Amino acid sequence: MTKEHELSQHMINEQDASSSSHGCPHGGLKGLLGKSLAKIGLSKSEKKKTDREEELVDLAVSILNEDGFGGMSLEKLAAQSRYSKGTIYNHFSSKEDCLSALCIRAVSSIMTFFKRALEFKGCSREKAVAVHYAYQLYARMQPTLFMAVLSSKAPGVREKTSVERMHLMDALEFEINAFSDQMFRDAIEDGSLVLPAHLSIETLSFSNWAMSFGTNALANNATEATAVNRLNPNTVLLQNISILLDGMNWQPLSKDWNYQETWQRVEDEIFSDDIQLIK
Amino acid sequence: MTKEHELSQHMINEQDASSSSHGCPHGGLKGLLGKSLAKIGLSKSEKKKTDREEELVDLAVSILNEDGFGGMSLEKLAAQSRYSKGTIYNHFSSKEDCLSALCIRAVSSIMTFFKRALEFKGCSREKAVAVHYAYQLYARMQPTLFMAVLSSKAPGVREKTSVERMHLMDALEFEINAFSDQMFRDAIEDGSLVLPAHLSIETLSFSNWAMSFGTNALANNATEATAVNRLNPNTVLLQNISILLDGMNWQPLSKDWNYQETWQRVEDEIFSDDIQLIK
DNA sequence: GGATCATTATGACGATTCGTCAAAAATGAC
DNA sequence: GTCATTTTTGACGAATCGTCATAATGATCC
Repeated sequence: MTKEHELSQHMINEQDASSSSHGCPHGGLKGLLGKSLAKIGLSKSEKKKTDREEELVDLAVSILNEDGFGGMSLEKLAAQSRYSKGTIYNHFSSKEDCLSALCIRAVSSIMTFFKRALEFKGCSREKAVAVHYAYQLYARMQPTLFMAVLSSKAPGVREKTSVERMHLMDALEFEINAFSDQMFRDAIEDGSLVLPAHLSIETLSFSNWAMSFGTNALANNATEATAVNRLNPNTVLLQNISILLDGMNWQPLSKDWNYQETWQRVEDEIFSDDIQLIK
Repeated sequence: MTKEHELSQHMINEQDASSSSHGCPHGGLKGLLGKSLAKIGLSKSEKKKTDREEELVDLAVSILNEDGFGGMSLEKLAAQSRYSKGTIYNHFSSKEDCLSALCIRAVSSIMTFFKRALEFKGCSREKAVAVHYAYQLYARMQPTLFMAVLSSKAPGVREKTSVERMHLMDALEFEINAFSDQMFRDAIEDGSLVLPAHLSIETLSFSNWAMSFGTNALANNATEATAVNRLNPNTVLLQNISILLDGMNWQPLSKDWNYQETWQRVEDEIFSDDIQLIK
């Protein structure tokens, strides 16, 4: 519990480079708007609306982290923001729509993490390990948002989400899929992975995703009685992934390479800043 | 203690008879109770309460399936049952407590499925495949309940769950873990699996669970845009599991054995009745 | 049977949230 | 400054939450 609180505190700060530009700009912007944006044209009010939407999502994230899933309400969001309920409902057609917005925020952040992970210098399987590290890191930094991605796909939520937001979500998901597929395509290209008989790239890509998701989801929800906490939470994902990638015969196999060291290097070389935040 | 045992037993048994025993029994029961239970002693009111709790969980399940997750309310449960709100709150201390009760029902059913699967005649890895089949079958038959198990572990839910129910849930989870571990212990015993270096039974057992959970969770929430529906939903779990178990070097490897056939045999020989129900 | 006490069931209640909408305020065009 | 359009507001009705005083039921003893 306390652990989670600590986490959520940091997360809000961490959330995005984009959100860091929040508190201040509104005063200054008003002055600028008349001059600079008038030239650009109609986008003045559009820009204003987008800014506010970000502000609201930021706030919603903090409410979600503090009051948990059921505690989030647009009523509360309105009360804590500078706007009234009507305005809130101008942005989010429903509570579920707002949840979807949070989900989009989450997936975007994950995508950013993934791209950073890909910059790790190493062989293709090491890069894959780096991406898993990124996924796990995000799951630890934003446990609630991480799970929100899943719940936002429940039928009840999807039905009440605005069509535009759904398109946006679908596009993001498509992007993540493409990213994952590409990892495997690269590995096949450089010869370290040979497509097993009867299996497609899509299958490998999905199994890879499923393992990572399942491990993180269960590890996040670990309780005293759970199987998870018999294990070392810091290494469990790497172990699971190693078994899986070995099963694909992705070279070098875990018996021939110290991926534990790779894991550590990813942490040190790519995500050291974020790790500091958690502690 | 005894109360808990009674409860879990009832749930497991009840699940099979399920909703078929619904409309009629209560008129008859009242007549019997006075005679048969008076002899047993004090348990009369206890029995009555347990029966009603089952009735209520049944009803809650049907509401959950119909109105989805957010649509479930104790208010609605009261309205649709023969009891008033106060009585409902006598059984469930909160909405979350009721959700936990549903979760317990779900896990009990899953455990029953697992035990049935274990009766499949085959080598140890085939039995593991059978258990995964059972898990996937349950996820397909009860998608909402399947996901409810996860959501019931969210901190916000756990906090509002009565302690007795939490104990019951923890015990069930422990049982499932033990079951899973035993599968791997058996495989090691019969020589088809050799514990890989640096890995424990717990690790293997958990990775196995994580893969199955992740695959089912993602497959259940599959949407048009998801990676999942590029794949065949009927075989995707088997494929994922095959890669993983190959990675453990669990004999016979998938290249040396037609597990697709095993999968089909499990369906035909163990779960043909349930498959009929789905169609 | 009837009186007394304990347990359980009931639904009214205040608080909170949902989503809507007519009226007020702000903005922009001329 | 005036008028038209857009945005913001908060009051509103409906639904749900969880509580609690009161009513109903049942057990026990005479």
